[in-house]
Amino acid sequence: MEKNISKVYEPQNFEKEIYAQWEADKNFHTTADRAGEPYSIVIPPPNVTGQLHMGHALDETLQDILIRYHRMRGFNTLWMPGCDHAGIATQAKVEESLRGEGTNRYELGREKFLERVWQWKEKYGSRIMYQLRTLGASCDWERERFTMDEGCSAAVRKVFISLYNEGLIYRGNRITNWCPKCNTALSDIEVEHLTEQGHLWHLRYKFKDSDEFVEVATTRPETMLGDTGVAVHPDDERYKNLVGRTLILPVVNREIPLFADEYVDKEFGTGAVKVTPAHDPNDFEMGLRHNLPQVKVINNDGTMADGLGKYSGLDRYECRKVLVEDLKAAGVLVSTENHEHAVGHCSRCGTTVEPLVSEQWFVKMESLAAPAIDAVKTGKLKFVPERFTKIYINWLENIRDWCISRQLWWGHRIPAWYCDDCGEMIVSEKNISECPHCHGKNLRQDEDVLDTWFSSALWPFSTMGYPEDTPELKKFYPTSTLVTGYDIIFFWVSRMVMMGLKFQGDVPFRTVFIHGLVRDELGRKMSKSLGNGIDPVEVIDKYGADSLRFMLVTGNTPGNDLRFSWQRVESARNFANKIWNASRFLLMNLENFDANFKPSDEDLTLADKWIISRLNRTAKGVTDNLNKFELGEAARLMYEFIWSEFCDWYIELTKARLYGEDVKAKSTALYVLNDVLEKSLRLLHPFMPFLTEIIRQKLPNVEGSIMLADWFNGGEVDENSESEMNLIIDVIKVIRNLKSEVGVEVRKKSEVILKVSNIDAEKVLKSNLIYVTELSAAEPITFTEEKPQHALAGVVEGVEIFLPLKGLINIDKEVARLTKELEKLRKGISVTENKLKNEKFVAKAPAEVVQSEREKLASAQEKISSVESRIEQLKNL
RNA sequence: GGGAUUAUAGAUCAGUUGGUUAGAUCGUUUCGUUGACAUCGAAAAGGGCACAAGUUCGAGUCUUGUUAAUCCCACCA
Repeated sequence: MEKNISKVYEPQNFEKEIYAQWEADKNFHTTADRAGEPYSIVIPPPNVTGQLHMGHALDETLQDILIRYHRMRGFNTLWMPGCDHAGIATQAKVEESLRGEGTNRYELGREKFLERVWQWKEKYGSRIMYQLRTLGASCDWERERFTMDEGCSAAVRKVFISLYNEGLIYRGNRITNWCPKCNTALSDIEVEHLTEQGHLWHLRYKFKDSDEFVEVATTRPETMLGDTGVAVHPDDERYKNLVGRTLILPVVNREIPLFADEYVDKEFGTGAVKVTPAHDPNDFEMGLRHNLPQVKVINNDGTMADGLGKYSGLDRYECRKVLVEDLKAAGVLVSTENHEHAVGHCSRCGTTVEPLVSEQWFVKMESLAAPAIDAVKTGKLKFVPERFTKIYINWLENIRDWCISRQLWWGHRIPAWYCDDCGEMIVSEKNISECPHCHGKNLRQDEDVLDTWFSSALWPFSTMGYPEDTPELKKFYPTSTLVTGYDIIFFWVSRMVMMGLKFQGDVPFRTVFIHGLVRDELGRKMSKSLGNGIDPVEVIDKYGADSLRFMLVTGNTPGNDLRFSWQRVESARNFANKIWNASRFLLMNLENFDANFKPSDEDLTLADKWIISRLNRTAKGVTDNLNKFELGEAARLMYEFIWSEFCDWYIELTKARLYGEDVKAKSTALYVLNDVLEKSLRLLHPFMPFLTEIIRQKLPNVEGSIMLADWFNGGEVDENSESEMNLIIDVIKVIRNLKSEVGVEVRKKSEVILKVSNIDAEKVLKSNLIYVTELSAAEPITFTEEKPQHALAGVVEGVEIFLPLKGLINIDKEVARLTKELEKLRKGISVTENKLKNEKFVAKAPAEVVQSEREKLASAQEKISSVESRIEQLKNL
């Protein structure tokens, strides 16, 4: 490989190549056979519906950071990749494409249709996996799984059968949420409740045997066709005497009872509720309690049922319009008022959900939820950030049975058969062709498939070989961390926990690391309908995967949403470019470097010791933050260290040695430059894998991929060198500052006079004067006991700095400038002064805090008096 | 109806366990291009952390309340 690198950072030129290198050696990704403590993550399987979106990019980046970090630390890492078959979503996509061809799934038939979906899956599944590689995801590609592959399907069957045999799965004719457009049942959490402006229609239902009537209020007048009763509260005085009498349902002229039920709210509407057991969940319950018939008046496709005269066949909303007119004309409708209420919509297509009675399969949740609650309460499972614990527990504590059957074709078919000969239902793990009861051959398998989330719930162990007892399960279950968005805590996280506990006897993961949504630049959710989605692949093409990753991880805290920003992508790219060029600088200077050279401690200069100490401190901070899942903070520390310390200061500080004649000094500088850069690359690798890999491979004495290099935990911090170097840096800054304030170019050589009042400071300065000269063009530098008169003045702790600039000094202006400076200093210490004046503070605050405040005050006071005396001096000129 | 989150420079956001003069990025102003980098360097202006009360020697950080925005949950027709 070439030793030098191009002048411009162009990630497009090497990211693909680097990934190919990694993939060629499978050990880079698959470290599952390594020794060491296991660390595993299962990917939240992206839907095979299409392509990776920005949310995936975030999710995958966070996982890759954790995996790469742990891999470097020597963990036995496993990152399980794969896709989800995504029942409704994928089926809808394929149906859409069929529509484009002028056909539909019914014309094709089930078998042919499924073939089409599998073709789709092959195409898009591999595309998604390709996109993951583009992002740099170091998944274990040999283990890639799919929720409908053989193993996962076997797991689904096994789990279904055991839950069924235990009585936790049952089939029932119950009211469920139905989407007329998707033409399938939905679970409760697939229904989104949106507040809508509607009406409350007041209707009069006449008694059978008198001209009296009861007034009911409804938001859905069309359902009155299916009314089989009217309910009032048992304690409602208005109706007490009327309960038990018979009413005549208008339009249909059906006799229906007026009855009492606790459910009714006396305060709402008229206190009397029309009851439609077939089309309202509450009415359904009341219907069961009072033995009311269920009259289905709305079909599965949202049209009105047969037998309703002119209303039959109308769409439910069309019917509403017509019926309201008719009721008005008949004098049944007495009033209409505006009414705001929550209406359920299909989370997939947005259609208003219709509660319908149908035969569906359910999972009894209560006994499954209890251990899942317990796992969190006892700390077996932790959420990061913690606040999601409450949301999770609250949901589980109020859980309702889970409707798992879907009237779709794409998915795991329910393993139940109906015998047309004897009428028995057989639930079986293996496919059957003969009825075990009557030996009849007329068996029909249940047409329905399972909710997608049923198989997703098993993902952490189905991907590891369940129902077989595999080494993977032993080693990697429970997985270490689950990384996912807060939007699927109910859909996925909680169900995995329940199933994991049930079928593996342990939680599926120790920690759930929750992140937020990626929003667009205006803070809106990225969505297809808004067309504001940004394709991560586009960002990668333009700026490189490292930049995208860095942008996604910085400025973001666990659990919070984050805004996509091109500016921040650019700033990440600039950072990458900075590293690139710093490396290029080193490589250029490294040409005649003796790779075997190793400096002794005495060879190290103050700058060397300083940067090594800063690196050690940074490494510790990065490691701590990664362990706490504060990935953004860890990335920020690297950004600051590399840019503001290594590049801005250290590289500049080495230049005198690099361009000088002293070979040993030069070698020492190169050695430290190289060492610090190499360690920094390792620390940065989880965040920017490509850049760090390609650069590190060009450094001397480096073997193998950075992926498998040891993590750098950081060494000793050298407080002394840090504070000494800080003094130098402060002096340089003051000189630059003074020059800048009078409009003198920083690089223009100027005389500088130092008056040092502190003997240690003097020592430090005198032995490191070269740095000041180099970085502030201060030449010559002289030391003095007397303050020079015609000079700008500045001060740092223990040192007064004078910049004699003939002709450029305007005494009045300088006095004004210093006065301003003085005010600033005074303002700065007033807080400290007050603190120390406060007896309680001195008495109660920790001694070290008091001590540091005292030191702060002393040093500030020293600065103040030096500025004061300078002002006096100038005034007396 | 219940719950959560957010409110910090012109914009977008960090600020972990309460303790130096509250930070970054972008933008703005001034200066600077012959040797790592204009995808750059030097310098500067700009906020006192939504509001109020409280706890504390000390609060952006903890407590309570208020306001605003966003989101989740919820079977009042």
